[in-house]
Amino acid sequence: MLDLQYICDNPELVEENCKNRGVKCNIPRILELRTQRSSLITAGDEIRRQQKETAAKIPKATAEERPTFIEQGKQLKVEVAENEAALKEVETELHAEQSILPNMTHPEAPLGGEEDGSVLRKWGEPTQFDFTPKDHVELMADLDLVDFEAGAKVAGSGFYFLKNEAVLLEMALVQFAIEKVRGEGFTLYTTPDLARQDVLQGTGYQPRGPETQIYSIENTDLSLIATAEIPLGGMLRDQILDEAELPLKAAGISHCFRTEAGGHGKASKGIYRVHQFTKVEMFCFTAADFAKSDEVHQLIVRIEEEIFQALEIPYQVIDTAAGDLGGPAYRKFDLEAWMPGRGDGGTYGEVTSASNCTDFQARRLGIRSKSPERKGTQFVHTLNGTAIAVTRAMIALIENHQQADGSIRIPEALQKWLGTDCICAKK
RNA sequence: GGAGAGGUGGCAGAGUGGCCGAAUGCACUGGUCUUGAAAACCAGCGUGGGGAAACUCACCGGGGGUUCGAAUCCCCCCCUCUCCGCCA
Repeated sequence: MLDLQYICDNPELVEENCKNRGVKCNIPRILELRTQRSSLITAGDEIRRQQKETAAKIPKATAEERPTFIEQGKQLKVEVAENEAALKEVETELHAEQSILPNMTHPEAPLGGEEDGSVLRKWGEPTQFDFTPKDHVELMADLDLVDFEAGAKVAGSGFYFLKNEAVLLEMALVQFAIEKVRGEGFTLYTTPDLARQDVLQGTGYQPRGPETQIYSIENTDLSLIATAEIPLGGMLRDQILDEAELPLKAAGISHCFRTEAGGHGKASKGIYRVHQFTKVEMFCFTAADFAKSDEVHQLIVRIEEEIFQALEIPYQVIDTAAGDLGGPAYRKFDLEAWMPGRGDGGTYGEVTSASNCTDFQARRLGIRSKSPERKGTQFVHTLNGTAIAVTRAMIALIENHQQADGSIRIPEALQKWLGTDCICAKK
C-alpha cells in the first residue's frame, strides 16, 4: 500500500509509475475521494464533540432539562450514524483505488516487461558436456530419485515423492543454506505452514478468488503459505520496533504451496513447477531509509550468489523490469541458474528472487520503527529473498553436475551433509 | 475436545455505566541537588486520523449491539493461562 499523503503530494509521479508498471489507475478519483474523506472526518469529529458535550450535561441537568438533552443526544446519534455510513462508503472506494497502486520503482530498475530485465552479471559459463546431457526428469528417473506417479495418486498432478538420495539432497541443500544464512547473522525460524487470511493480505497475497495461487483450508480462515515470507512478515504485525535493533534478519524454513492456476502453459517439466516444495527464505526489516534497505538488498543477493557459487552452478543476475515487478516490490533481483536440460539445449531458469518492498508491505502489516531522535514512528522497509528453493536448486544441480555415466557429482559444499561425492547409478 | 479464569499504556496493575485516554508502581527522558554517581525531589513520558494552526476525534484483544452516554452491559470471534481428556 502506498501512503495516501504521498499519492496526493505526487500524483504525477504515481501515475507515471503505474504506466511503467502496466497498472491502470485513477489518481484524480483518489484525490477527489481524499477531499471527501477529509471533510467527512472533520464534520464527524464536530458532531461527536457535540455528542460528548450533550452527554456530559445530562447527569448534572435538572429533571426538567433532561428530556431536552436526551432528545438532542438521540438526534446527534442519528447524525453520527449517517456520517459514519457516508465515510465508510468513501473509504471503501478509496481503499480499493489505493490497493490497485503498485509500489514505486527504484530509479535504476529497467523499464519494460518480462523480456526487458537487464542482466547485471553472469557467473560461470553454461556447462559444456562431451556427451548428450539429459534433463533432470530422465536423470532422476534413472537414479530412482523421484516418483511422480505416486505423487499423482496421493495428491494429484504437480505432486511428487522424492526418493533415496534426492531426500538426502533436499536435507543437504537446506542444511547448507541455513548454515550460510546463520553465519550472516540471520535468526533461524521454522514457521507455520498455514497463515490467516489477514496475514496473507498484509504481505500482499490474495488468499481467495479465481486468480489465487493460494490453497485455502475449508471452513477456516487459514491458507497454506506460498512462501515463508508470509509468516515471517506476519510475525511482527502491528509492532513498533526500536530503530537501534534494525536491521532484523530472519530466515524461515517452510514448505511452500502453490496452486499454479493457469501455470501449465509454460514449459515446466518434472519438478520445475510444482504445488509443494521446501524453501529457506530470508526476510529483513530495515529502517525507513532507502540507502539502508538498498544495502540489505545487496546483502541478500550476495548471499544468494555465494550459495550458487558454492554449488558450482552457473547463473546470471537479472534486474527485473518495472513492468514485471509484483505489486509490493520496489526493486527485484532474480538469480537464474543455467539448466542444461531446460528448453532446447539449455536455458537459464529462475532459482531465487530478492525483493526490496520498501514500506509497502509494512504499511499494511503495521510494522513501524521508532528512534529517540525522531518524533513519531515510521513504517519499516521489508525485504525478502530466497536462500534455497529446493526443487529449483535441485534441477540446476542435477543437470549441471551430471556425468557421462548418468551419475551426479556432488559439489564439495554439500558433501559433508550428503556423506558422498556422487549419486551413482545402481548396479 | 470438555470445564474454568483472563486479555487495559514499554512492563506490572487498578478501574464494573457519566467526574476515564484511563489511578498507582516500575522503566524511560529532562531538571534540581552532588566533585561525580546513587538516592531524594520536580517535570515530562502511548498510537493513529483530521486540520495551516488553534484545536479536535478515535483507540482499553477484534467485530457487532444496547444507551443521551460504554474500558465497564449484551452477542459473535480471536488469543492467553489453569485443570481434565486425547495425542506425535
